[in-house]
Amino acid sequence: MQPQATSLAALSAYFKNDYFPLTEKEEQALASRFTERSIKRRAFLLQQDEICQYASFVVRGCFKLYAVDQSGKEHILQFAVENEWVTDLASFYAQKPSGVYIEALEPALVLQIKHADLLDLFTHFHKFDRNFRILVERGYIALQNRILQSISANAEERYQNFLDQHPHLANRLPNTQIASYLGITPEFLSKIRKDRVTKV
Amino acid sequence: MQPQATSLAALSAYFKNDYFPLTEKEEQALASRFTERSIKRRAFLLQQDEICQYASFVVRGCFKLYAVDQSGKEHILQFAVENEWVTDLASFYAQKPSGVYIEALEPALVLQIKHADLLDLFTHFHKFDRNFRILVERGYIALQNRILQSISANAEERYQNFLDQHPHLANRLPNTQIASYLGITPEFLSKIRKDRVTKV
DNA sequence: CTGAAGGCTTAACCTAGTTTAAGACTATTT
DNA sequence: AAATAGTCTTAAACTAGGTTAAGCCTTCAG
Repeated sequence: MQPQATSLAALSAYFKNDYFPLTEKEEQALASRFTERSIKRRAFLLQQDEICQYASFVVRGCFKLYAVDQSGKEHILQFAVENEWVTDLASFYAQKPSGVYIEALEPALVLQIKHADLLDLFTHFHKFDRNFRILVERGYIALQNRILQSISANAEERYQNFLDQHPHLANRLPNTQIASYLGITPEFLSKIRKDRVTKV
Repeated sequence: MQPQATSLAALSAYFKNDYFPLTEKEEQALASRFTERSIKRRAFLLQQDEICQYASFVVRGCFKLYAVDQSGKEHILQFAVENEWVTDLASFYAQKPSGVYIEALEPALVLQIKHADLLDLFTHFHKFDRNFRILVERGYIALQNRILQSISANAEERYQNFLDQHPHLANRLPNTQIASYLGITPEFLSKIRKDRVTKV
């Protein structure tokens, strides 16, 4: 669907606030290449074994990106809310089948761009190469911190850290989803929460 | 030190094989901005609380990038061998104190570029913006796989996976270092290795 | 040649986190 | 309004992996 002006404004503002701001020409280039899509709760942006066709910018709502292991358990790698991107980079850039799911946790609205159109944008507008380099750099740094956490902190410390770094998400998401993100069972998260209360 | 021709040739070949190959002009731009440095075994490229001044390309040797937790334990986030980069991106890009160490596991030779010189390279030669975007994308994908592993696989599976993905490293590194990378104790790795032998 | 320092293994004991199961509570659907 | 499906908690039994400690091998500096 043709994107609404308000959605595009959100994307422009995003670049303006956090990256090299776009010229009018560059904004027009966005407008002609992004499409808008509204997603129902529990609908999928991507399912395992599909090729990730779109990079998606979240205008409204909330998504989880997760993998399912042999025993059928979900493992959440990333949440994405307003003004964040949610894409399986491995599948998107190589255009090969994905190993993950991207699912809406709330009714959502996204702006999407196809892989070929993004490459086209990179080719014609130097600034996008640069802005996306920085964007991925920041993602890389965030991931590295997450690995460090998962290796060196116990469950309670990881939970505390999650609360510190994503206070808004802690209220917005059910504990089952947070537990999956932290790599523990909901039952054990429940115990941690209980122990914290009686401790403090 | 002024880089040797052979080191620069390794860096050029690296871009040629895996990225958009460089023109002669771009290669010259590298030559004037990279410096060569040889590192003794157990010497540090970076220590905690220092600012990561250089992005380092490994010409020869092997490094570990690790963090130390409150109880003094090392947690290895990354190994880097020939034709790989080793840099604390968080510290390097933000030019703020690092939370990690980078230490040589073998006598090593690296090519280094300062943050300002790299930005300069990005500004004057579009191709570096692009090549480094792709480089970080690939690093991002590798990290995401690692997180997935650490969340959803048990120690034995992680070890098997390490052997599959880094067969050369498995012979090159002591098991203590591999254990630290896998997030387990050397004793437990020893047990896994024993169980695998008797199992097969 | 010798001693010190790593590195690898084994084994007994310990603990963080899982599993299973059950009950209460809250949303969503019909 | 009832039915259904998800959510949160508690608790007992269990398991993956950690800790401590000891013994043996190799390497390398003096």
